[in-house]
Amino acid sequence: MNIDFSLRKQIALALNESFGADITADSLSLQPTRKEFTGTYTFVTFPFLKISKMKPEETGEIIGDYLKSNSEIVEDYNVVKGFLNLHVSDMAWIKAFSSIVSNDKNGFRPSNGRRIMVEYSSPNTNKPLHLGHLRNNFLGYSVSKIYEALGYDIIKAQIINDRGIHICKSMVAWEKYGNGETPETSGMKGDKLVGKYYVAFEKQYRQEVNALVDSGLKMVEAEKKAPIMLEAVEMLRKWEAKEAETYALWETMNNWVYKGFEITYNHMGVTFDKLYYESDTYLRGKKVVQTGLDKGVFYKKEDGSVWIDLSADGLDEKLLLRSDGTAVYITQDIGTAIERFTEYPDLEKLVYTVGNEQDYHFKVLFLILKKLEYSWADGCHHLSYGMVDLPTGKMKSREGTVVDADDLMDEMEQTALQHTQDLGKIEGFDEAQAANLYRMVGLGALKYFLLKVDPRKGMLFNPEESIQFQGNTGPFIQYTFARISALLRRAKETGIGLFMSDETFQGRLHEHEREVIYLLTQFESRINEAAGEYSPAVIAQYIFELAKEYNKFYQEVSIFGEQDEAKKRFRISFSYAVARTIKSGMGLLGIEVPERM
RNA sequence: GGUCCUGUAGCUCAACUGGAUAGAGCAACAGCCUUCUAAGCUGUAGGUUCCAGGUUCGAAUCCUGGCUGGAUCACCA
Repeated sequence: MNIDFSLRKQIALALNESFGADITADSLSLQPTRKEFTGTYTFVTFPFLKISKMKPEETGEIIGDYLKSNSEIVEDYNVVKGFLNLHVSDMAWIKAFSSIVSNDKNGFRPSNGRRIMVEYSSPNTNKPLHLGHLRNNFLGYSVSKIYEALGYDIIKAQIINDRGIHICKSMVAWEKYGNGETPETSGMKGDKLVGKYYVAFEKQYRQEVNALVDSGLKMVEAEKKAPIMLEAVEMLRKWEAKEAETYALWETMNNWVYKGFEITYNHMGVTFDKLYYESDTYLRGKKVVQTGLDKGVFYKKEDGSVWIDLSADGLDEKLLLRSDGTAVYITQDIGTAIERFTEYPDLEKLVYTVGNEQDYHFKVLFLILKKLEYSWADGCHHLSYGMVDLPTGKMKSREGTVVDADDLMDEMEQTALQHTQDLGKIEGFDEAQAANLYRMVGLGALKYFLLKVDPRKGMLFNPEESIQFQGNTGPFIQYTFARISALLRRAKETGIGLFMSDETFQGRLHEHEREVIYLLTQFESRINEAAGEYSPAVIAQYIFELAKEYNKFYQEVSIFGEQDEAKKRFRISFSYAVARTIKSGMGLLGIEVPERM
């Protein structure tokens, strides 16, 4: 039974019968009653005064009376001005609870056969993953899980920027200074090794640029003329010409990076269903340019370059094809979007998880697709997220202020280890179990920290103090789960059975029990909301509320000390439902929960 | 300069999409472990929701104009 919906239906009936209105349940909304008033749900009557032609108080009374005498759900009500506060009966709560606890898939919908592609990560192959990638990956992965919960079939995709000047820089530096170093000979992770040469390139490049500037060249000139840069550009030219030696080196170094990335992704707990490589796609999209010209959407300048004028839409003119006939980034993106919808004709949405620095780019991209009259253009969505900054400002690879993903995850686990040992909580754990716990807790803290904030907002990461283990944190929620797990183990040992859906017991529900059941009934709609906003933060917030409310119950109400057997069984089942919801909710964030901690 | 995003307690964030006296966590202070895991719970203190107008029964939320911080506007990716 869905309390929320039943109530809205009955309120609609009340409005229609009492005031001759013509209102559907879907058009009504209920909100939780504020703490300082009694009740669970509040119906705001202000908007309906025109229909009732009465004062707010009278309108509330009439609806309240109607509900009290016609609804099994409403036990009582009170009216404060235009607010009708409804008190739900314990019986209704227990009924709602029973239907939740008996459904192990509560909150999740069965497959709907519809398909969505979520793209995330999109790394460059010239350096290791960093904190920004963590936010990106956790967001993309979580949004995938959230849509999966709604029944969608998800393709998790990664586009790997494996070609271009950046990787050529690493290649040049490796050739010059590498002495044949490999991940095997150096013992370094492949991505770290390639990153090392990227840094080496930049260092040498800066020196050369400075020297040229000192000798009188302008900065812009110097940046183009530095000898090592000329080598990188030449390397790129050779690569595009598929010159064998260069191509082989490129493949070798990229493969080192992929092996490194694989380790990092495994550690992060993210996976992909589909890999796209820029080296396969970078020439795509040129064909579309002709289509656009034919349709009159694009136009050609005298020098042969192709543009689109978006000034009527408040944007600028955008280049699509250089005068030498080569494609630019957006052309490539148009091409790959078309390709993906061709490959998966039933694709309903294509979600790009990319930082907000590319807001403009995606706005232009989607607008162009629309102007080209692709019916699926409206299904494209930019999941834009704010940058993660450090107390010292922006992360800059050149200045070495980048927080490395591997290092950060390791540090988090170290901190988890420290906390656990300080608290003396791992009696009876063997080494592997302990290590697994540190991993869960450390990563849980990190993921929760990055996901609990509205994606759109930029965030500050202070390595010293940002990640806590108390309060609104991953470990707090994991701890709540572990506590409940302990209860359930004990219940099993002592042979306490589960509460049956047709059971009742003497006495009233505890207020925290009502509050928690209320939250349990909200799970599905919160998943919906999270999906609609592409915001795992909605889920994070929800689980936190649930865990917090349950902890209040746990603190105040005894379970095994309860004399009434039916009530004891209820509380065990109740705790089970909370644990299950925590587990599946955290699963939507990509966070695991331990049975003991 | 144009466009977009952002601004809420000392700090990090909420506020169910326009609803009641704006809520949590951290930090501070005061309490609660012979009883189910104290990574917990309770309480105190902390606010001109950046500013000024407007819209209406009602605004942190919507509109206008400023201000702060950020992003972006390349024949870069």
